[in-house]
Amino acid sequence: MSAENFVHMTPIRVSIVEDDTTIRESLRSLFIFEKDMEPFTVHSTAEDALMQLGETCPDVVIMDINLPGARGIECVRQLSERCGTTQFLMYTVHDDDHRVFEALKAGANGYILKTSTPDQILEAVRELSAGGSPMSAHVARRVVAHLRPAENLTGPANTALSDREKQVLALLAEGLLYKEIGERLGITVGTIKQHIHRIYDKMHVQNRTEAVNRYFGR
Amino acid sequence: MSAENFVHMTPIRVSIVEDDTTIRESLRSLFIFEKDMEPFTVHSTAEDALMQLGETCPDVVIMDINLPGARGIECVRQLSERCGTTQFLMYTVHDDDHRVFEALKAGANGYILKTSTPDQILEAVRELSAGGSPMSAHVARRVVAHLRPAENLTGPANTALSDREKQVLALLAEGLLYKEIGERLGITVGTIKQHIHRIYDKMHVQNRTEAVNRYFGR
DNA sequence: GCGTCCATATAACCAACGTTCTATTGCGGA
DNA sequence: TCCGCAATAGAACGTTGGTTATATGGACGC
Repeated sequence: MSAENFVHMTPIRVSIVEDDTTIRESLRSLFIFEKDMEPFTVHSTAEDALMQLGETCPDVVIMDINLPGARGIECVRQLSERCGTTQFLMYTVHDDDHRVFEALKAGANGYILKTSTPDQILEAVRELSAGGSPMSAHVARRVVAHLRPAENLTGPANTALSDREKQVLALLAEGLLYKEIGERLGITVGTIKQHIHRIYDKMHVQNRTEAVNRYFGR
Repeated sequence: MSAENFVHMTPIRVSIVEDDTTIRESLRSLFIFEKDMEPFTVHSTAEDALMQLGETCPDVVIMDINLPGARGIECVRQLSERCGTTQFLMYTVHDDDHRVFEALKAGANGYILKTSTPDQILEAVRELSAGGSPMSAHVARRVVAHLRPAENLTGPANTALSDREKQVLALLAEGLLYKEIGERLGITVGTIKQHIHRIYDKMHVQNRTEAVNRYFGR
C-alpha cells in the first residue's frame, strides 16, 4: 500500500510522546515528507501529553512505553477514554515486553520496536490507522490465549480440575457464598476453602473475581 | 530464522487436513525437502482427521477452515482438547473471514491465506511452532478488542450508574482489589467502598461476584 | 502392600469486603 | 438562593474470603 493512495485524504495526524529528545525529533521528522500523514504534536512527558492530547485528540499517538515512572501505559489508559477515535502505537525495546500486553489491555492497538526501520514505522502507522493491530506473532499468541481461558479448565496439557473442583467452581461463579456452596454440596465451609484454594492454584489466579472471569471466558 | 538453525532438532511433524486433492498434495510436498519439518499425515475429511490425529498428535496441523459441513473449526475444537501440544494453523481464503476468529477461539493459533507463497507458509509453520500466532494486523485487532470488555459494556445499558460508578465497576470486574482501584483512580479506599455500595444498590445485587456477572451480561 | 491422589475436615489467622453513619465540596436545576 | 445529587472522605464494625498447616479414609495403580 503506497502513499499515493492517500493523497486525496486528510493526512493522518501523528503525535509523539517520548522523553528522549533525539528519538523524539527523529520520529517527528519521519512524518514531514509523507503525503498521507503529518507530525501533529510532540510531548516529552506523560503529564504534558495528558494535558494537551486530552483536548485535541490526534489520529495516531506513538507512545514510549517506558516513560519515566512507567507512565506510558497509564497515559494510554486515560487518553483512550477521552479520545475514542485516537489510535495508540506503543514504542518499545523488547518484543515480548510484558508491558506491551498491559498496554494493549489499556487501549493501545499495536506497537513498534525501537529497532524498526523508518519504513516499518510508517507502515505500522498506516496499518494502525486502517484498523489493524501491528504486532509480532509472538505477542499475538498471548493475546489469542485470552480468547479461550476455558482451556485451562478442560485442557489435557494443564493440570485439569477434578470433578469436585469443577462443581465448586461452577457454584462459586454463580455468586454463592462459601457457606451456601457448602450447604449445596453437603460439606463444610472449611472443605470449600480447601477446594477453592487449589482451584486458584491450578488456574493461576489470585482471587474469586479472576477465577470467575476465567471460568466464563472473560 | 533459517532452516539451518533446526538441523539438530527433531523435525516438526506437519499434518494436513484438506478436501481438495490438488491443494492437499501440493501442501504436503512443500514439507518434504525442508530439513526442520516433515509431512506427517494427510486427511481429506474431518472425520478421518478426528480418528487418526486424536491418537497420534502431530506438532502442527494445517486445517482447511472450509471443510464440507463447516467441520474445520469443530475439528480443531475437539482435537485441541485431546492433543495439548498440537498447534493448529487454519487455511483460509479471506483474511477477515469471521470463521478465522471462531477458529482462534476454538483452539487454533494462527492462519495462512490460500494466496500465500510457499515461503510464507513455511515461515508461518515455524512461527507457530516457536510459540507465535501468525496472523494479519487486521485480525489481530479483532482479537485485541477482546482484552477490553469494559468499553463495550459500559454503554447505554447501565444508564442508571454515574460515569464514575461505571468506571469503578469496570475495574471491579477486572478483579482488582479496592486498594488497587483507588490507586488507579487516584481516590481513597473509603470512597471506592461508597461507590461500590451504591453500585450494588442500583444493580440490585448483594456482592461483588453477582455485580461482575451482571456487568458481563451473564 | 505401598505410595499417591482426591475429598474431606478443623483450626487459627490475617486480609479483603461490605455496611452504616457522618460530613464536606461543588455543580446544576427549580 | 436553595435544593438535590454526585463525588469525595473517614471511621467503626462485622462478615467473608483466602492461606497455612495438619490429618484421615478411600480409591487406584503397581
